[in-house]
Amino acid sequence: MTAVIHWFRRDLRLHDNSALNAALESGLPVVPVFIFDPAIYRGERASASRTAFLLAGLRHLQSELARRGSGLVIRHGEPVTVLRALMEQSAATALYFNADYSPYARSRDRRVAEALGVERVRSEHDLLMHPPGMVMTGEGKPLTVFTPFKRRWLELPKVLPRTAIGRFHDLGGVAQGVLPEARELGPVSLLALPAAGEAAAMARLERFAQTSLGEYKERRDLVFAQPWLEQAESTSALSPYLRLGMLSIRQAYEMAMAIGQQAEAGAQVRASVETWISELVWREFYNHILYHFPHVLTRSFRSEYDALEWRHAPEEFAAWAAGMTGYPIVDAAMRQLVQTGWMHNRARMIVASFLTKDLLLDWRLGELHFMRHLIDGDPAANNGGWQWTAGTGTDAQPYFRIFNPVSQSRKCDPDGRYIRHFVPELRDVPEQYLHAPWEMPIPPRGYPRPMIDHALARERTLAAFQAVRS
DNA sequence: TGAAATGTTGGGGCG
DNA sequence: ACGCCCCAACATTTC
Repeated sequence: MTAVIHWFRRDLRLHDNSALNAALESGLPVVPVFIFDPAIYRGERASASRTAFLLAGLRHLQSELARRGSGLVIRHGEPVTVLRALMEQSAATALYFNADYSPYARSRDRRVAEALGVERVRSEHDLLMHPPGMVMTGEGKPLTVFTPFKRRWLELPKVLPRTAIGRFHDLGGVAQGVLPEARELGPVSLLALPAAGEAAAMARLERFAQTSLGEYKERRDLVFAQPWLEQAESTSALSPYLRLGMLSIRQAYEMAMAIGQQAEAGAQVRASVETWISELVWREFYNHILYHFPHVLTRSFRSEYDALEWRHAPEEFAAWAAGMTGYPIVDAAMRQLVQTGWMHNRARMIVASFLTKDLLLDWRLGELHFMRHLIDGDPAANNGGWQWTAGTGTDAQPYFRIFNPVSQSRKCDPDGRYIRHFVPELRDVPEQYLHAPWEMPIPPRGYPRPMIDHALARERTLAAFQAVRS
């Protein structure tokens, strides 16, 4: 009796899974496998929070597989070694997986294919609507500016979600292995994780589509409006699910289009759907950028910005990371990151601007800190976002575009709900002072004074960038 | 997917 | 009634 293996990586779902579909359609029983690769979950960019969310997702996958009469094979170790042994034990004739485009994943998958024989390995596109190489200029070059990329992306024919019928292996002769406990993989300090798994992901998508997508364009910058605070959300909060493939990009796209095309959808709803789809395109854009320009992981996209003289100030970085800068909106967001493993996208821009433009500290420090805490931490999107804010990236914001933490706070957290929740020292500060408590006649005790004057910091950063440009 | 500085306009207070 | 000034509101330019 022969079989095929489906190797789950960041595609933890049974519905609309390209490689799993192909494996099921081979007609042979499918052996589902997940491998804990120490290079990932013990690496310096690992996050115990993200691993905890992964574990919860694997538990859900196990129960979904159990309903289909199968288990999930769990292994620990270097994938080449593990897979070689598993192919033999399960008498598998082929290995299926979905392509992953980060430099580490590509080199790992190349080694796997060489070790097992390329003819036995089937890699499918799944993570993105349009894989790298599919969105190019007329001359066949990568598009490095977002708007032309988006225009081309929108023109391409879209793929719809599809779930195959087939059967899983009963795993009779294969040892399944057990999931590790979260604490074995590192200290987890999160207050709570979002519900994991594809059912939870689909429930979140449906809720967002029904209640918030139609007002997305107008409300997306409201940082207090998020499920973590039990508020009607302004953004979808789907990033953790997309990160681990508990939801596919095709499912998200199809749902949004369905809302935009409803007969009763007005101009506001259609504009909101378009704006939200743009966010999905940003995710694709940065995955393509990382694929075509892998040097962005360690250096500026534009080499001229490698000459920037970032300051060295470990104690200032520590204050930022701990949420003790003295700017309430920055501190609320940084504390949310550590406590929940997630941060509103607008808040990410505010704190990233503060680190790179106010403190003039290297974006790589912030990028690593984010990777160590975000449950949605994705190398491509995280890197793209940081380089965008730092002004060193492909389609970066101009160097002179510097966020004012006070005006951003007034705009994105108008009544201070977000600040009061995450910075309890300021809970009793009146609304008029909440965004700039140092202006109070008697500033609140137990909360730091601003670690830097924004106006001075702005001038310093403009000068530093001018120096590099000339 | 900014913010600050600078320029322009027009209403209203006032002599 | 008129001119002058102030300044809010908006527009444009600059970083």
